[in-house]
Amino acid sequence: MPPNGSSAKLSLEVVKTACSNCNLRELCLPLGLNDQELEKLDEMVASRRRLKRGDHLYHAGQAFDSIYAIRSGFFKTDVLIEDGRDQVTGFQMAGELLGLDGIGSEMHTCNAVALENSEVCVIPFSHLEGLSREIHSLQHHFHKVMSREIVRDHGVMLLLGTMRAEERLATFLLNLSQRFTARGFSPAEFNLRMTREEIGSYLGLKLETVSRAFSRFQEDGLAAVQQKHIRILDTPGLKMLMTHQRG
Amino acid sequence: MPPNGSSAKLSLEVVKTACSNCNLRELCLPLGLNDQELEKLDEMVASRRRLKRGDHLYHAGQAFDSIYAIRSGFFKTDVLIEDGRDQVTGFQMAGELLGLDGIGSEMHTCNAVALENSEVCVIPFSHLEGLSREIHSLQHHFHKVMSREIVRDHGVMLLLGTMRAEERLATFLLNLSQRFTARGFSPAEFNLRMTREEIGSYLGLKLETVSRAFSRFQEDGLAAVQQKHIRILDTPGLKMLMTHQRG
DNA sequence: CGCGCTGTTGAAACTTGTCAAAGTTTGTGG
DNA sequence: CCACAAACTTTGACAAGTTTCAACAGCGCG
Repeated sequence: MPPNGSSAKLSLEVVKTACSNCNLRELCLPLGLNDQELEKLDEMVASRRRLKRGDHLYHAGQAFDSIYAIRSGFFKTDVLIEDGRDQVTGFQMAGELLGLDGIGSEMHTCNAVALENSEVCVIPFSHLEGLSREIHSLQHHFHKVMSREIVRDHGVMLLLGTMRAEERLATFLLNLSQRFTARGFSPAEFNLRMTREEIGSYLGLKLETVSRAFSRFQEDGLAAVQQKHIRILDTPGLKMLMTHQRG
Repeated sequence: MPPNGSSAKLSLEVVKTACSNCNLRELCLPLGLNDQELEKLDEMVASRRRLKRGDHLYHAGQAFDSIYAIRSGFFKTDVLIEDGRDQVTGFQMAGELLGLDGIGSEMHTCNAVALENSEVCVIPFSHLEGLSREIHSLQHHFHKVMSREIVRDHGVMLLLGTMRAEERLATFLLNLSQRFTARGFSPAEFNLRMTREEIGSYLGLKLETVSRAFSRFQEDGLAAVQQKHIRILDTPGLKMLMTHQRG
């Protein structure tokens, strides 16, 4: 069903995967565009790229020229520095954009890795800027997306700066749940695509601490945890934990 | 369209404070614009606003319609949540932009507070988007500024997620030093505008821990610390501390 | 079907937080 | 201009939370 490099029924494939037909358009760049504008956007999306689990979409240091919209799959981004430190800066799912970090220095500043087989739309950044000058709503929406990324990062800082291990993990699970819900999946039951170590890196914790926090949730009846399979049993309980008054 | 509300020597004031004459233009939005473009930018800057120490430039929750360029002074931004948690998300100085957080939700998502008497240029965001569609280099530069903010936030996540107290503080001091240098001030000697508690909030530490880390730097000959006055004595030493191999 | 990666659990060590007290600076009003 | 109060900073002792180290269990891939 999905597109690939094959030859024949090409136009059909194009239609199938164009923004105008993409079921993610309400989550992605096309949001708020009319039909005519959508057509222009379709032209802008230069190509698509498939990645297998473990593949890098881009590496830190690599020249920047495109941003990517996730069609399907799941990614992590991380920064790695010489001394061995490694911080996962985010997990991204369908409809979200990757590569915004590269605009500032014309070079990617983090690594983007597929955590499962995935497909992305390649959006040459100069095209996006060009089209932004024509389509006001695209321009504005793109600015909103960047701004929200900044706000999201502030939320992570709040988490890393002020929360304890279990509060962090509760926040993380609720955030995932909310994003799965927005994509039509179950709010309560899902499979984690990342390891305990990756969760820990994102949350500023060691993998053992993450594991212990999961066990604690299980004991307390907040969630059923079986390796990567999570079932949230008590959303209000997790919310209370997340916003726990300190002191 | 003219800047401040006063009447008489108005044009003189305009010249005095216009972007085209501002000595921060290489640090601020005007970067890379030619004279003609600069003139248009001058028109865009609707007004200026002076703030006394402790004044809020904006509050979380307040409607967003402008971003702000700092002409002089020093600010902090922070997010505050119901349960009492409070995270300083950044310290901003002359030439830097404030308010980018508000674009996404058309509402400010953090508080911006002047840490000393300050002055900002008010840039109505719709004007900026309009002018961005005319002036490519302004558009591109603005995108770079937003992207760099994202990259900066990733750096803070790395700090909060992986570094110990002294490493965090060393990173903080070196960052300040570098930014003061870019503004023509001494790289080695400066006054902190923020309290230990604010530094701690930014670095995810308690004020006592910050104070102890400063004392440690003093003992180790890395810096001379007298309350808010800092003199960096051993930059390489701080850098080594910052990038300390763990284990 | 076993080897390796991932996850769980325990005990000890370490870092940072908490609480408390005292010292210092700053700002204000007399 | 001094005195006093408030805000900020420093330091110590102890407690709490997280990491470290280690051992073992489970799942999945080749």
